[in-house]
Amino acid sequence: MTDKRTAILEATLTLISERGFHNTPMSLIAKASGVSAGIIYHYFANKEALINELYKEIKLEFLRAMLVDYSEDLPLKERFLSIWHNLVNYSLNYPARGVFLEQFENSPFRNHEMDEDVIQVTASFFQLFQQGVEEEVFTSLPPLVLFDLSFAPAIALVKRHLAGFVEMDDDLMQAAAIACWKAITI
Amino acid sequence: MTDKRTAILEATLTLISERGFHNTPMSLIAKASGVSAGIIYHYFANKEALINELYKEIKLEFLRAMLVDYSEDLPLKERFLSIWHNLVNYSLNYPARGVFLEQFENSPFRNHEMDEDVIQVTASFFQLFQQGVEEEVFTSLPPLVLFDLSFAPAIALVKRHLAGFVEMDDDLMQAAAIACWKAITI
DNA sequence: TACACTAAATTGAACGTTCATTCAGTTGTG
DNA sequence: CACAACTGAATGAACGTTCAATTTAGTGTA
Repeated sequence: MTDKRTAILEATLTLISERGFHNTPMSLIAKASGVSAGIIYHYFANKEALINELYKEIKLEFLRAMLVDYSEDLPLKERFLSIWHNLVNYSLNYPARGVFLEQFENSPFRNHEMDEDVIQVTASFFQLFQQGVEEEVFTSLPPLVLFDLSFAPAIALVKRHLAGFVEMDDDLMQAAAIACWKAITI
Repeated sequence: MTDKRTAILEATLTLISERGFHNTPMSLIAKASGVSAGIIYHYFANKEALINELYKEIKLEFLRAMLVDYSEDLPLKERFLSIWHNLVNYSLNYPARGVFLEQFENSPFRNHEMDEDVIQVTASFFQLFQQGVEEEVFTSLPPLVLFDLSFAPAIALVKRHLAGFVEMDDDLMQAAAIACWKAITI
C-alpha cells in the first residue's frame, strides 16, 4: 500500500463520522485501514493524538476548500458568495468531513487553540469582513460575528439536507446565500 | 433526596456536557447523583436509553423556553425577536443544556424521529414562518430553511461567547437578532 | 552480483484496566 | 406481610496500549 499513516487517518475519519468517537475502537481502525493494531502507535502517540491530528488536517483542508478561486481582487459580494458556495459544495461532496468536524467541535475533546496554518488561512476571512465594515457595506460588528451570521446557516442547511429534511438544490443554495448576504449588509 | 430519577438525569446532563458521552461512566453518574449504580437500571433500561430520555426532556424544555411570552397576537417582528432573545438567554443561562444538545445532535447517537410533544411545540415556529411568507414579509422558503437562517447564527454566537472569543452583551444580541431578521425578510 | 549488517516498519497475541450491566440480598413502606 | 426501592460487589466483555518477535528496506563490502 501507499502511505499507512494516510490510510489510518482516512479510516479513522470514515469510522468516526459514522460511529462516533466511542464506538470506534482502535482495533476497528486497524482493520479498516489494513494494518495491525500496533502500528498505529508508531505513527500516533495514542488515540487522542490520532483524533487531534485528524481534526487539524481536516479543518485546514476545509478552510482551504472555502477559499478555492478566492481573490482579493474580486468585488466583496463575489468573494462572499464564492466562499459560501464552496463551503456548501464541499460539505455536500465530502459529508464525512463535515460530520466529523461538527462532531469534534461540539465535543469536550475540543481544544480551542489554532495552529499557525489555520490562523494564516483564517486571515482571509478576517480581511474580507474588515474591508466590508470599512467600506460601510457590512454592519459594524466583530469579524467573528459576521462570520457566524454568514456561514452558520450554511452548515445548518447542509445538515438538514443530509438528514433528508430539506432538498438542497441550486435555487435553494442561491436563495440562502443571498439571505446571509442580506444579514450582514447595511 | 427528592426524586432519584431527576437526580440521575441532572447528574448525567452535567457530566456529559463537561466530559462527553464516553468518559462519563455509569459509576460516575451514580456517585454524582448520590445513588447506587444498580438503581439507575431501575429507572432506565440502559445507558443509551438514559441519554435518549435526557435528550428528549432537554430538547422539549429548550423549545419551550424559546416560546416564553410568545403569542400569535403579537406582530411578526416582535414574535421573532422574542424567540431569538429567549434562545440566546436560555443558552447563556443554562450552558450545560445547550452544550449537551449540540453534542447529542452532532453525534451518531442521534435519532431523527421527533416525539409528539416536540412536534406540537414546533408547530408554533412553523406557523410563524408560514404566516410571514404568506404576508410577503419573509422570503418564500421552506419553514425549516427560514428557521436555520434565523437561529443557527444565534447558537453559533453563544458558542463563541462560551469559548471566550466574543463578548455577548445586549448591544451585540440586539444587532445580531436584527441581522437574522434582515436575512429572512424581503 | 551476492552477502552482511542495521535500523525502521510491522505484526498480533497478551496485559491490565475500565466499564456497563446483573443480581442476591437488604431496607423502606403501606 | 408483600412489594417496591435500593445497594454494591461480582461478572464478563471490550478496549487502549505494549512489546517481543519478525519482516522489509537501505547501505556498505568484497
